[in-house]
Amino acid sequence: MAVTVREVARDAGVSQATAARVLGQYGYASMDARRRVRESAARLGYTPNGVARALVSRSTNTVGLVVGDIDNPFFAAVARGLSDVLETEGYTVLLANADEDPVRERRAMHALRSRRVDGLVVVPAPGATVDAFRGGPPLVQLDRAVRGLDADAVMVRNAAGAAAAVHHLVGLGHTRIGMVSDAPSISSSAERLDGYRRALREHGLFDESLVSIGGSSQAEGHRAALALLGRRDRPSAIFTANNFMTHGALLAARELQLRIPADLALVGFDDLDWTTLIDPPLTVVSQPVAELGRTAGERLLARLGGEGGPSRRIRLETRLVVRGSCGAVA
Amino acid sequence: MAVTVREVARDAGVSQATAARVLGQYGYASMDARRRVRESAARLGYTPNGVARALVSRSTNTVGLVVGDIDNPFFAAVARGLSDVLETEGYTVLLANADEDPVRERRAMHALRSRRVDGLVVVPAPGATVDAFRGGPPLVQLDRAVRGLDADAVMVRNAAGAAAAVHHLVGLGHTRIGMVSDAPSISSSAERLDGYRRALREHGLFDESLVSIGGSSQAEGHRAALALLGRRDRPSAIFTANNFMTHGALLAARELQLRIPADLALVGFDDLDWTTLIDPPLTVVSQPVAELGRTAGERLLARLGGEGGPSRRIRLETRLVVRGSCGAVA
DNA sequence: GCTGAGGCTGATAACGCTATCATGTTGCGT
DNA sequence: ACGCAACATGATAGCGTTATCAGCCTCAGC
Repeated sequence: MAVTVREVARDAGVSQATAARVLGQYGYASMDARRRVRESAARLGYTPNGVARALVSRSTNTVGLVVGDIDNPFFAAVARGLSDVLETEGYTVLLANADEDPVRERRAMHALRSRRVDGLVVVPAPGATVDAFRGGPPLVQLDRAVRGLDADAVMVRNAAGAAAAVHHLVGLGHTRIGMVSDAPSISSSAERLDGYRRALREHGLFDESLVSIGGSSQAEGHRAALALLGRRDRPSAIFTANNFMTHGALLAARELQLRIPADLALVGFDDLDWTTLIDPPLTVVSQPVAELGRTAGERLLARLGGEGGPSRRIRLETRLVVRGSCGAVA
Repeated sequence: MAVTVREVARDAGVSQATAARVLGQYGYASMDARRRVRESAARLGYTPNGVARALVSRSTNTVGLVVGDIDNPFFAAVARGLSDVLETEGYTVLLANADEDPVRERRAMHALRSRRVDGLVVVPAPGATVDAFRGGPPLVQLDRAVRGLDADAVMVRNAAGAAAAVHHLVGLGHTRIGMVSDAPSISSSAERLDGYRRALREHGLFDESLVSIGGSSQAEGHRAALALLGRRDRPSAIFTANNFMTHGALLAARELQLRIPADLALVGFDDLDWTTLIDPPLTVVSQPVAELGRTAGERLLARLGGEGGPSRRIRLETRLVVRGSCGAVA
């Protein structure tokens, strides 16, 4: 593992410079030298030291990914899409969990930057501020955008997706539609909340008291859903803003013995493996998770390739997938 | 971002060596020099270049993780446990997906090794051979062990877990118990298969024709389950060997309109978020996924800390969680 | 006043690579 | 025979750290 160009050179009977030229494919080298160096390299099991190479080439071929928690299926899918795109270009992903905490996020950013990643893809933590991301390698924001941060961002049409969910429920005759939201300090949550509010206002059905705010965990979703559904005047339908909220709401509904969709219609945001496995299957606003990651990867590759110009915001489409939980289907 | 010790030194009016001593906390430096260097470093926003540091210190404070697919909740949980342990010690995780393919796994190993990770945690792909892992930094195998590879391994008691599932089903009166297994070229799958076989033999109930082998995907699990459950003489109960097989079997049962547990009792291996969300909730052999990752991290840290001695195999306990799908509970 | 021990500093050598430059060495045309 | 390309090769200068070493200054001790 510790075999260097110098050792290969000595073994092949040439100078370090010649061996380097052969292995690095540049400059001149006689056929004979080429053969001997290649042979020695193979026999000794030479593997170029990426660290040394990175030092001189000023590029580590590594990109950092900062997510809340890789154990969250949404982030896992995003990570997968991202690394698929990057790996084909020779990049490797350095992973960091920020636990939706700005402090841990800063630490993560520091760790990645000091390792001199060539680029960064970040799902900003709630409450993150611009200065945590300024000055560094090219950065792409994913799923959320930090206020005032001039960097590419890849997101879905959150407001439109939420509105689609609301319109669908209204179309089914619901007039009291609640929402279980994640913290509005997360831009995607704020947008979904906004889309929900606006859509209800269009129908003249908005009632702020039907909004329950949770945090980024299943337990929080559960708590927020219980608060909303435990009331006597509970809504007849709810829109849950992400998979934690959806999961929590399902647990709450079960505890309160609310039948879905008879007692409570439900539309969630973000599709998951198990949404077709439960009864009734969930109606959801599906977002292209893997593509979100892939697109972020492509955006980053473009910047790494030297693309200049103003920062871009890319919005991917969501899709309303109607199943049983909204009451539209038997 | 490109500020170096040299620049800090110039700014502070001292030599590079002195600035390095101050920032690196070694050797002598006058109070005055200390103050000036620290001040300059802060003002210029100096961040030590980890690449250069790694080159001389021969340690990147980075460990590689090779999994089949980070999008698989099992691997995601493992990754989370691992990075939790490693991050507190200042390590960062380089992630690589091998897609359960030995060729891609080799590529991943190469990418990680050339980046000079200090250690590796690997979930070996089916069909992986020793030579893919020999010679390199300390390595810990996770979930599976490669035949003939002398390296630490952290796994669960697969055979015992499978046997527990079987005994439970036998105890409920089942005499025809099938199994939907993943490829036996995966050691953990082979062990589960083995535990299943042995347990049934103990009861004199073993019938090889009730074993259906799939591959590492939900589609494969589905196919294998259909093959087994589509037969006229289908088993009255099945044991599914991992979450893909479980998911596939549930889909197959639904297609064949088999009620669970009335027509088909089911016990799966590995617990998941949604196992309590479906109806009936799933009875599973639960494995401590996050702890698997944490334990691997601790093992690796021990080796990185210089621990010698023969390679260790660590087996974590599984736990049979009885819910509704086996028919034991209403 | 001279010596030696600290305190403090700058110069300098790695780490393993990329890439250029100067120095040869051929072979060909004239 | 001479010159000039093109081919080959070794020496060498970084990249930004860590870490040692020699040298200088200051001051206590005799």
